[in-house]
Amino acid sequence: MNRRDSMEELPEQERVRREKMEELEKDSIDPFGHRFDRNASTGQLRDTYGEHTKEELEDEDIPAFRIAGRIMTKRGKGKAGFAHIMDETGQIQIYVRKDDLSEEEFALFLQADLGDIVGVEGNIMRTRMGELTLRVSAYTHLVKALRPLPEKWHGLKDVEERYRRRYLDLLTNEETRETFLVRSKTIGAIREFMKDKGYMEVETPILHPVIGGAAARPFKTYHNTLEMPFYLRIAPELYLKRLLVGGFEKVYEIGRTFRNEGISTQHNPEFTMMELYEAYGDMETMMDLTEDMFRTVAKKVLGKTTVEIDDETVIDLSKGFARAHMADLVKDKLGIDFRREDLTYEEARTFAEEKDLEVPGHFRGTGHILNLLYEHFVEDEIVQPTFVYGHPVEISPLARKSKCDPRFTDRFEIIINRREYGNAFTELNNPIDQKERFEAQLEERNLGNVEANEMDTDYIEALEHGMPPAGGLGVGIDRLVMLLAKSKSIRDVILFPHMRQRP
RNA sequence: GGAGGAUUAGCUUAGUUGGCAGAGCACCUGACUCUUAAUCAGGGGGUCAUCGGUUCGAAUCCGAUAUCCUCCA
Repeated sequence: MNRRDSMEELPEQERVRREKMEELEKDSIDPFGHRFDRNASTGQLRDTYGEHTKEELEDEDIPAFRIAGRIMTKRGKGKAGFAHIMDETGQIQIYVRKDDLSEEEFALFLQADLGDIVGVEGNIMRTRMGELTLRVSAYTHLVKALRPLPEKWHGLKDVEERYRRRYLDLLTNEETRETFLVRSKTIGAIREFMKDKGYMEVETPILHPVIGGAAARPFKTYHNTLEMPFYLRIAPELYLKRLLVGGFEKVYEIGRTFRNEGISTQHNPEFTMMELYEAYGDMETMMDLTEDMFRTVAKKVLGKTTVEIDDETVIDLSKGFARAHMADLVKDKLGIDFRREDLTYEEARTFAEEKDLEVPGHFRGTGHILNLLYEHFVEDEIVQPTFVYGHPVEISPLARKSKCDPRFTDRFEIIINRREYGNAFTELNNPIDQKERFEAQLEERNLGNVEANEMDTDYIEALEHGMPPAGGLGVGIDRLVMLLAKSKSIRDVILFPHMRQRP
């Protein structure tokens, strides 16, 4: 198929734009041009001259400015015209007059389409209607857009297209740009906070030979030269704690983590999490740190410590977060006391089944049932920031047992607006106990729990060298961004969320 | 995995009871040197997601498939 044949199959608008591209080439203008040295951004012009009056801007001492950007609107007026040029900082109007430009330059402007990228030089002015405008004295074509932009008024609305072609979403929807600005600021604020607290940022492997550190199904991959399978990490935990053994005392990592599970408004197969570990700390150290971090980050990103989710819900991060034992919450809600010494597994299971809950085959302890009841009946009702602590040992293979009752651990989850944002505990540093926990996990795996940890003998060996007592915390960064950006779906805070390949 | 919903031009969308597929933006031609969702006059652009069925006749009714969204496990 030659070029002309393929041209004829294109939609009219794309054909026209390709013809314009060829016109540019004929005039020796590169349709996909080169470097353009700017001396201002549209944002700088607004910041500097946004308050100036029409008369003040007529001052001849104000220099000419060179800006570049994409044409977003265009209004021809015969021998003159207006357009809005968008760069990263926003838009500004340009005013193009035939008698200010060479014939070639003005022809270029007339031929320009929405979406083209141009560079212009001119003087700042205010129009009769009062809009800050650059009156163009030099016009350069930079890049021809071969496809039209989405609708200028409504932008790109189709949800699927917004995710698949995020660049168009960013180009036409201001809220999308805002969301990802919030994301960037959030991660920046966290790093700043961690630095202030004396933590060191580290990077540990993403390819793991053994699965562990969380309850999740992994992605599998293969290294050719080593001739061995790897998992994409489901958590960096076990490597970070090796660093405590190695003598680093306050470490954290922010990075991509992968879980081979369902996709939903709360789950993307790859997501960003932060984990931190502090030697000589414990669960309560982590509670204080979590509170401090969430409050500090919100303040820095939003300028305040409240988040208005909707008309009825305002999350308040300024007050001390509530702290409640999981068993107490379940007892208050359902009447069953999991702290009772004589509570049997049979009794607990029957209780859950009477509540119409399905009890999986790998459940063996009352703790499994407690967690099931908690997740099903309690978690959904917690709105204001709350540390739910005392998770049962069965579901906490890496957390230290509580001194007062070894059926529970010194572990908490931070719940805000019915969702888990973080998970922390006093780290288990007893290698003997840790080995038993891994063995219990293997047993669960044999009973059908595909999310169970594997035995990590290398990690046990590290613990045998002595890991200082420590507190550790993991925070879901995407969810934190969702909270601060008030996004309902995780896909709205991930630039390119995973989707099925288009047929 | 289950339930419900969506899919019409590049984009945003209307389409009644089954009876010629419409509009706005964008695009093309013409007019217009302070417009701003520019305006005015004219024009082009559709495999109504795909496949099959019912029917004299299907964007519309039925079935399957695909993709996305929401909720549930």
